[in-house]
Amino acid sequence: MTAQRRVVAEVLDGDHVHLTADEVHTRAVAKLPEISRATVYNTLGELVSLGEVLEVATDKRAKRYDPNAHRPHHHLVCARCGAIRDVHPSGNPLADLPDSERFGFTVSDVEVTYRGLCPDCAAAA
Amino acid sequence: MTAQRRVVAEVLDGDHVHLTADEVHTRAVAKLPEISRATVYNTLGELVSLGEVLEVATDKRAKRYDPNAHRPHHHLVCARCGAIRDVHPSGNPLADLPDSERFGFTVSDVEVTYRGLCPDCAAAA
DNA sequence: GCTTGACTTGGACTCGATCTAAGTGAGGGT
DNA sequence: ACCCTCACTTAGATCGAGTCCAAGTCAAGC
Repeated sequence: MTAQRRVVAEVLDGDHVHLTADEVHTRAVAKLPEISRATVYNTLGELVSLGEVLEVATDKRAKRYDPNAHRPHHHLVCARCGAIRDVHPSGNPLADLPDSERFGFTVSDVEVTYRGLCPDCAAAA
Repeated sequence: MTAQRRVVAEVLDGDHVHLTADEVHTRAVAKLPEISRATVYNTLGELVSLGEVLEVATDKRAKRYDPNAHRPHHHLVCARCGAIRDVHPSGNPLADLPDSERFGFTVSDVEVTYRGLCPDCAAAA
């Protein structure tokens, strides 16, 4: 546990936090000016393989990192401004995939992304 | 409708077709050697805005283009080899998101990606 | 036969992400 | 104490996907 890793972990703390690697780097630099982008990427990669942080790809631009890895959840994304909220749908979408639609796959996981407009963007439209 | 656009449309034809822009370009070149990458991107972009083709981002690498735009469907992806199948879950995942989990958003769309192992990769594992 | 305008081309460029080679520093062994 | 080692970090190069732009092409209309 080095100072750099602690800083990255600190930046990724809280609910509904979904920062890009670059945003993580910017905030980490504020706390530890000499930290490099490569280290941020390395550390994020380790946190992901440790299962402490999830990668989410809600837009096709930069990946985002979600510290809320311990409670399964899905994402609600504003199509206009990109705001992201964690959501917990009722029911289990995995159960909605009938055997006839599994093509022999061993299905182990499901990702759901809801898209729409956040209240602010809906008001502006 | 130019020769270039016809070629791109021809390449994107069939079920369970999910090519990257680069694969589309490679196949288009086989039919029309002088077609440029920019034109492939332009044409794919137009097909997407016309609603004839869907962009899917099942991995965080290149976008893929799915000509099966007219019947709503979701995707089943092999975590090991990247194979993609179109699937049609029972039920409507949109209905599974209670109002209390919508945070005032106007939710209009939902994307579901199932992940697992395809029969071949499961056998190899 | 010219002009116009839409389409195409190729190359430069952007951006996110990864890789590499060199630098740093804390422990461990002697 | 001293040095060795090895993991970690750094800066910058590189990569890959995608976009941009200036110049080129070509067909339709005047």
